[in-house]
Amino acid sequence: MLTAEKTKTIRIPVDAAEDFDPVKIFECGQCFRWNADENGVYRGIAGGFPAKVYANNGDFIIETDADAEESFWMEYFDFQTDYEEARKSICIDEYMKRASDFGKGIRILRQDPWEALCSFIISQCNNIPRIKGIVERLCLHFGEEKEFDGSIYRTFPDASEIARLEPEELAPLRCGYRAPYIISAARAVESGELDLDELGKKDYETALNAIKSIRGVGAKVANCFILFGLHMLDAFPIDVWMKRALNEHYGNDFDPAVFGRYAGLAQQYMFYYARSGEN
DNA sequence: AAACAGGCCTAAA
DNA sequence: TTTAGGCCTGTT
Repeated sequence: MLTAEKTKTIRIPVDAAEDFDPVKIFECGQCFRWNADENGVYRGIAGGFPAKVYANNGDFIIETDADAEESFWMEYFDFQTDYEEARKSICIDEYMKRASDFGKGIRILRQDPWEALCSFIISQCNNIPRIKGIVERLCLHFGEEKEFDGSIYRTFPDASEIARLEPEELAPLRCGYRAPYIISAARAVESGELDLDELGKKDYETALNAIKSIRGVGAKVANCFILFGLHMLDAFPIDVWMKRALNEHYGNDFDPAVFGRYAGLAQQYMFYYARSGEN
């Protein structure tokens, strides 16, 4: 098997990537398909391209399928955004300085909109290990096989694939009452009733209202979709962890607008910080 | 054993 | 407009 001929290597020099920490990026709760092995090498798949991500002599290496353009991965890891500037803009107080210092290295991935929508529908009232399990079973049953580096990866199934199914056919996922939500979202996308790429070009309010029309998508899931799937960095999902943190530090009358256009990033730092138990 | 987990929906005030 | 209870499944 000539796997060597089918891979491409992208090097991210550490000095050009101060705000790039794979551990934080993949473990901060924004994505569900990257997993580290015992050596700290992350394996995952995005946009249908399998990849390995790991540190190497201070730099970072993205080893990926030969068909993947370097520009795809640069976009996926959001190298257009200046995270140093973004961090400065959200440090409105000592608490946010601590949180963003602790989370430095997080980047908001440019995930596929459908994958993000579907994943965060699954996330409701679930913990991360279970979310990951359900997503992996979804890909195992309905995704497409890709071979890379001597092992099989599976793509996240298209909405068109899921739209064909009945809720009972998702039984092997063991996702419970979320099954009909997944199907109805897939059908809305497949029918064209919901054009996720178009939504990304609209303003936040429009996107919010459109996505909340899907059964099973409330305020929290909608904001996760807008932040992680549409990459609108001002979207501010509030879950139970965020509720606690906000209450503790900003009281009841909190408005995410105080963080400006990078509010969503502020949210991610706060979330990551709160969950770490460091504060 | 019963409660709870990275919500949402519906019914009812 | 806010609140309570139910919902699949899994873990503590």
